[in-house]
Parts: sequence; C-alpha cells; structure tokens
Amino acid sequence: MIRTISPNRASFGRCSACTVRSLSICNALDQADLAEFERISRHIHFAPNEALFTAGQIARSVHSLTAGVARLYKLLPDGRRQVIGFALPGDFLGVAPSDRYSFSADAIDSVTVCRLSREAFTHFIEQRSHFLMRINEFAARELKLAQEQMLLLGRRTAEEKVASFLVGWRQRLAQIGDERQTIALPMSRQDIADYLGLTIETVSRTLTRFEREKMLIIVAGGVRLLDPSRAAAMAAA
Amino acid sequence: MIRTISPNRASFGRCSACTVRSLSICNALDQADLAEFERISRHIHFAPNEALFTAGQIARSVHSLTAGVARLYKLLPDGRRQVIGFALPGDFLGVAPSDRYSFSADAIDSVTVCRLSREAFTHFIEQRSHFLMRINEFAARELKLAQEQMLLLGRRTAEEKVASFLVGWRQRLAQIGDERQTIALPMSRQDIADYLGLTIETVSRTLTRFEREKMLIIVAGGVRLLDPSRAAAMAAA
DNA sequence: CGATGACTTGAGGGAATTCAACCGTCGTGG
DNA sequence: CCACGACGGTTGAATTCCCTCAAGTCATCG
Repeated sequence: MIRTISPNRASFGRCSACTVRSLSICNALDQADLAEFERISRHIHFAPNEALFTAGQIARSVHSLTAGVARLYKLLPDGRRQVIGFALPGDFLGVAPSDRYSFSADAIDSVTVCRLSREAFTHFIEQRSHFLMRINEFAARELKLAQEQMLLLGRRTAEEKVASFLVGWRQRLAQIGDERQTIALPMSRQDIADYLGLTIETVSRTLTRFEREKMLIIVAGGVRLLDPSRAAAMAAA
Repeated sequence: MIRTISPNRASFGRCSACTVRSLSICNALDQADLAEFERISRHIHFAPNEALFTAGQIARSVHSLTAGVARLYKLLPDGRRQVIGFALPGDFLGVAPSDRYSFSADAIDSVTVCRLSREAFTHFIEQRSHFLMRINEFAARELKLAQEQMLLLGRRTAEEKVASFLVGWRQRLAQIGDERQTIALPMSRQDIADYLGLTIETVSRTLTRFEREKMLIIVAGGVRLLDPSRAAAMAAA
C-alpha cells in the first residue's frame, strides 16, 4: 500500500487542544461530536510554497486551516493568475459544488491543516444540522467576501485596491487575534498583485507612494499604518 | 395595520404547480414539506426596474426567483456600480451572513419571486437537513461562479470578458431550458458593462467588432451566435 | 413629430501595463 | 571571507488598452 502522506507530516488531530476551534467550523461541535471529528481528521503540515491541492484534481479531502496562511488561486491556460483569496487559521476550504477542486491552494508560509476525507465529512455533517448551519454561515461569509472583491476588481482604481486590501487584511488579522501595530504581509508582492488584478510594479509603486505620503511605512514582512483613517477613507470611497 | 404589499401583487404560492421547482431549492422537499413551505411563502410580482430589495436594508425576507431576470449589484458611494450577478428562475437569493442585505437586487424584466420571511425560513430549514444540504449546494455553486467572475474581472481582456459573458450566459439559459438559437439579453448594455468591469462604450464596440468579424449577429433583445466555437475559444483562453 | 432613452461611433487622453534596468539580501561555494 | 547568482522588490521610460468626452443614430412614445 502506498502512503501518500509521510508519517512525520501527518498526525492525529487533537481537537480538544485546537487553538483555532472557536474560529473554525468546529465551534459548532459538542464534546461527543468533537471526539468523532477527531477520529476522522488528520493534521497535516505543509512547507512554504507547497501545494495543498490543485485545481482540476479530484477533491478527495476538505481542509480546515489551523496555522499559517495559504493562497487560493485560479489560472488561465496562458499562465495569468487570479488569487481569489488568502486563507487564515480557522478558514474552511471545502465548500464546493463539484467533485473536483475549482481552484488551487498552496502554503505561503508554514501551514497546518486539519484534513478529512470528503466522504467522511459529508457523512458527518448529514446527521448534524447545527454543524451544517455552521458550514452554511461560513459559505455565506465567503460569498459576501467574494462579492466585495468583485466590486473591488471591477470598479476600483489601483490606489483604492491597495488601500482596501491593507484595511481588509488588517481587519482579518484582528479577527484571528493578531492586533499588532504592524500589518504582517506574508504573501509576496506578486500574490498581492494577482489578488487585486494589478501588476507587481503597480502594487510596488502604489505602496512606495503611500510611504512617501506618510500614510504608512514599509517594513520587512509587512507595513506599519501611520494613518489608518486615511487608508480607510481610500478603501471606502 | 399597514400593508406594504398590495393584494394584487402578492398571492399564495402554489408550490405543487411551480414550474421551476426542479431547478430551485424546493426540489429537496417532499409533499408534506412542500405543503408547509407553501404555507409560509408568498408569490410577489415586480415590474421592470422595480427593486426587490436594497443593500443596507434589514434583510427580512429570502427570495426564490420563479420568473424573469434580476440584476444583483453593489454600489460605491460615488455611484460606481458593480453587477455581481444576474438571477434567473430557480435562483435563490438568501445566502447571507448578516441581517442586512449586502447587495441590491432589482427586476430587469417582469419578475416573480417566492418570498419567505427570513425568520420562518430559518425555522423551516433547521428541522430539515436534506433541505439544508440543498441550500448548501446552491451556496457552493454561487461561490464557484463568484470565483470565476473574479478571474474574469481581474485577469481577462475586454474581448475575453464579453466573449466569456456570452458563452456563460448562453449556458445558464440552456440550464433553465432556454435553448433557442438566439441568446436573449434582457439586460441593458450598461448592466453588461457593470457586470464585466467595463464601460458601456467598450461593450458596444466589442460586440460590433464581433459582428463585423462574423462571430455573431446583434438582434433586438439579444445576439445570435454564428461561431460558438470561436466564442468558446476566446472565453477559455 | 419632437422628445426621450438605449445604443453606437469617433477622437483624444490617461491610468495601468509592458519592457528594462537596477538594488538589496541571502545562501552557496570557491 | 567574499564573489556570485538567484530572488524579491523597486524604479524609470515607453506603450497600450480602455476610458472619457462628444456627437450621432435609431426606435419608441406621448
């Protein structure tokens, strides 16, 4: 029998000790459900830039991110890329209408996920309507984010796009408990550009201009917002 | 007591006679469930350009479209508009994470919806996990469409956008049983432009060029595709 | 039949891209 | 120890695709 997952990368889940449970889909589970969930899930680790899964593959698993940041993206045949989102701890990757992944996901930094077979997951949710409701809430939240991103991609200027991204990203980091002054940007400029429908040069130029205008300071691995209200105004406009 | 809905516009649902049931969320309901659903829902009619609901309003209702086409859109404070989708018969408008509408919807042509109070709807689904699963599938399908639209908005050229729109729209019409040669386009050029993140002039020019190049013929209320494979190639590229 | 609204067409401009060079950091091996 | 290439990021100049502005066409309707 071929093991596709090496033992040192996969381990049994310890749901009771899960640090992101309250953020994740698992918050809807009681003690008994959690024990069963633990039985059917595995923790898996991914190194930076490693693929969690790839668009077009048969979707055998669903994932709940427990640590790190992942980029979710779609490609055109000629290589053009659109990043459709960044997944943070607590995010669920498994809302899909077909049996194949419709987008790809890879680790940006060091990532840990809780992985379940799609089959077991489907069986698990069927009996638990409160859990199903939770999945539904997650799907609804994702959909709303996607719709906001459509507005950004279709109707905002480069400047507004970058400002909106920073404000939105800061907010998401705050939601998972990262309230540091400096906004961590683990993804590359290229990732940001592909998320905003811009080129890497435009993202770079815009950030440098923001810095010249004293709206922020570019630091290693992120930016420090000096004028959050100005950024927020740009994002809303 | 104030009646917000005039009697001649609202009527009791006749779910058993519903022509779009197999396409809609209600396909997951058996006879008994359907009778209960009928009890809590009402049919409402909207004239062209009338608003079904508006972004920011408290979301008291969920809707299932039974006839006509609606545009779903978001606005920026300065009036820029992004159409995030067109709703067709069978489509469900009610997957939302908050108690306020996050987008607006209005009738393009003559529209009929099946409307339920959000409260009654929530209560209804809680007991019916198979129905909840169906809602989930609808949400997943919506999400996938939204992600494809992000790719289009962020990374496709004007030409590709228009071609993709025509191909995708034709496919959606086919799914609801409209397989006519001519692709009906009940929405205005402005609606299409706002859907594709373009200006009305660019949409118009692109369509005229397609016509000059014998890919299609522009007719009243739609287009006739002469070279579907060429359009499909443009859409995929 | 003039007015109105949806759409088309043309000319010119500009925001973002493309192309290209350059900078700084980091890991590697001579 | 430092030369070196690789890589991510920044900056500059030229180009282009799409937008803006403006005018014109066509069908509909009071």
